[in-house]
Amino acid sequence: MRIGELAAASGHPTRTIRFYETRGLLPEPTRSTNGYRVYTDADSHRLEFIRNAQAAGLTLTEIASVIHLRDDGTPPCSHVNELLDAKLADVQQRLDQLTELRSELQELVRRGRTLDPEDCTTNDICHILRPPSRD
Amino acid sequence: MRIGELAAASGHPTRTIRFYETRGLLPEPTRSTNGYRVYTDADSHRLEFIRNAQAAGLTLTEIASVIHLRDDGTPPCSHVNELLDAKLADVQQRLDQLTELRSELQELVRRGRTLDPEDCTTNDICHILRPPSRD
DNA sequence: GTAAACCTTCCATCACAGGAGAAGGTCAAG
DNA sequence: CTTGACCTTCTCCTGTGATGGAAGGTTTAC
Repeated sequence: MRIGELAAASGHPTRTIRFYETRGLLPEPTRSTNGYRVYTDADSHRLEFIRNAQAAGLTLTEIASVIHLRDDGTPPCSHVNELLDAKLADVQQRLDQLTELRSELQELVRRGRTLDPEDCTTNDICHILRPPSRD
Repeated sequence: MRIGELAAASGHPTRTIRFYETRGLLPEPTRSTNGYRVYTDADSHRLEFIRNAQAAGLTLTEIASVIHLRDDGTPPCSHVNELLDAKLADVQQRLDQLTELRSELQELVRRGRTLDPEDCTTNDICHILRPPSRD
């Protein structure tokens, strides 16, 4: 299978496939006599795995660490569990931050509806934006 | 007021102040005879405004657009309201996405606790990670 | 008179996941 | 024999908000 076919089969652009190779996510493929990359179904599986892992919010670096364990003969499950735990904590923290930001924004939007632009002075730049209220 | 004093007064590093100037967030200051930047209280107010706007999640580019309106003599309030509305919608969308990602991660973490690493085969890379379940 | 603390400009770098374009080699069909 | 679809490597660019360093000029304190 050449890179174009793998691209069509996996839905990843050829550029991305080469990029993954440089990042250690795909092994260096064998080459045909003319230097073209030659792929197998294993590469197709890898690309699918990478997509699943990305959907779980893992970065390419983290995915590479999982793949490298597997390539070293170690089942990466416990490492994957750690990554997922950490990622979940991370997502929860971002959720908390975003929730707080949403409250802040809602307050500012309310504020913007009540204030009169006539009262907005030069020195303020705009009187709607104020320091965040810490509740 | 020189840049170091403005930095101390505002809490922004001098580098950041110069950076803001290049981004059009601060006007080009007057210069003393030796070429040093000379600032006034208005610049101090601007930096405070910028901090407030950043706390509301506005990007520097968006903040610049507000400041430029003000500099053109237009009260930027309605523009600020639009920005806040858009930002709120944006935050809400990210919240939704993150909430979905959290569910997905929770499911994967559960899955990881039930699966046996012994059953994790090479072809899968790791059998914990699967396509997202679309509920 | 010298050292510390300032100031100036310009250029490079970080994470993140690729995208864009150049310049050229290869292969099948018409 | 040429056109078009592939393929190769190379280097730079994107957005975000700064931050770091180099190389040099100035001012203040002692």
